Amino acid sequence: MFSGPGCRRRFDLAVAKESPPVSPKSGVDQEAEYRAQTRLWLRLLACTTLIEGELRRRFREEFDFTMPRFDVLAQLDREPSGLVLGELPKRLMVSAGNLTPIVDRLVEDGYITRTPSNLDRRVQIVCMTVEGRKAFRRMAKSHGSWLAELLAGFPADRLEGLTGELDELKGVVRDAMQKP
Amino acid sequence: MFSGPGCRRRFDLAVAKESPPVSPKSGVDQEAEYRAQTRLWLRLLACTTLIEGELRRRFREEFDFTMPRFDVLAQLDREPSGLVLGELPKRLMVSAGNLTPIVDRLVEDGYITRTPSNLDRRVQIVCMTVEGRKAFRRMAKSHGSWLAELLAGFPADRLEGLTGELDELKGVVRDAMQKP
DNA sequence: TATTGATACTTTAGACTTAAAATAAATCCG
DNA sequence: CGGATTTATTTTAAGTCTAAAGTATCAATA
Repeated sequence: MFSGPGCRRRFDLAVAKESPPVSPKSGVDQEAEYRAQTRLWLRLLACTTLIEGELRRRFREEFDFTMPRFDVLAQLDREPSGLVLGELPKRLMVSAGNLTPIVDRLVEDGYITRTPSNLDRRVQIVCMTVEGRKAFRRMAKSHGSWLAELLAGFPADRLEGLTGELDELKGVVRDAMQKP
Repeated sequence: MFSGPGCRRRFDLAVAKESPPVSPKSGVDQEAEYRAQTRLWLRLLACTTLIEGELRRRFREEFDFTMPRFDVLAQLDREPSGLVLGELPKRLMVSAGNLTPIVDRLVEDGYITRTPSNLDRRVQIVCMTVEGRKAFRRMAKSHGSWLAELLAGFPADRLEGLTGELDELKGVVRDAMQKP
């Protein structure tokens, strides 16, 4: 019927009070934990949505560029000898099909090159051009200062602590997804 | 040329080592803070991307439903008397134009109703139907248990602390965006 | 009352996403 | 060697998403 894939959702904010899930733990404790988990997820999403939206807006206004395009360049910037195309979807956590038109466009615009491998004609190597690298550096500088501006109010001595917690969270979620 | 709006991007992962931004603070300290801020942002994005992707996948598989649709229902579920349409984009942090087709389809599918206000014919009131409410409750239950499953490995006694930090972060970013 | 301006939505154009199907090239194996 | 399977990428279909322009409708006022 409807559904289908797509989206990328910057949505889902504020689900709040749902009924508690059927669960193993006793009663009240589990319900409280459940609510705490939901709140965490909603905060996480709200923070990301907020920052991402602002960064995207500035990318567009200042450079007439998009974040996905920037992200591809960011990956290639640290690979002077280029990258196998198939590496990109993994690193950027997006689907492969998604990348095709983005890479197409970056090639068209002269930021990167795409050359088939001699050893395996299925494989393609993407590599940043000199101009691409120049453009990327310019944008990365701004990207960094925008981020610094947005996060300036957060105590510097707690940045690492929070990052560590999120790292742990990421690991926990990844493990949970691996299991079944 | 290109750019344009759109996306919603779940991208931007791993920017890592850029050159430091020109900034007021001294040298080394600022550079370190800058890197810490970037790392925080990338972790935030990675966590959100990971969880969101999994939730979306399950919504699709289990209910043939999408998160944006679910989010609209979630908002309406707590407003028994309905909601002014214009409230939705604000609460969900999305653009108004985006909501039009989503609401259209929810109406079409019988989950919600949309009725023009008698007092002001520009305004529309959206309200969940009985069936919509039933469907939402069922999905919300699963949504909650999926989240619980994904976050189960994170210590329960630190959930609130992390949520609080993210709350603070959100406030900081919002303030920074307000200023100029 | 007729103009002006502000609101509340909708439409349009352009980009990004994903899942699933399709293509093409390489590898395995009988 | 030749068919079957795997792997790398592209294509397709369906949905978000945003910004900007367009359409009503209301409100204020000259």
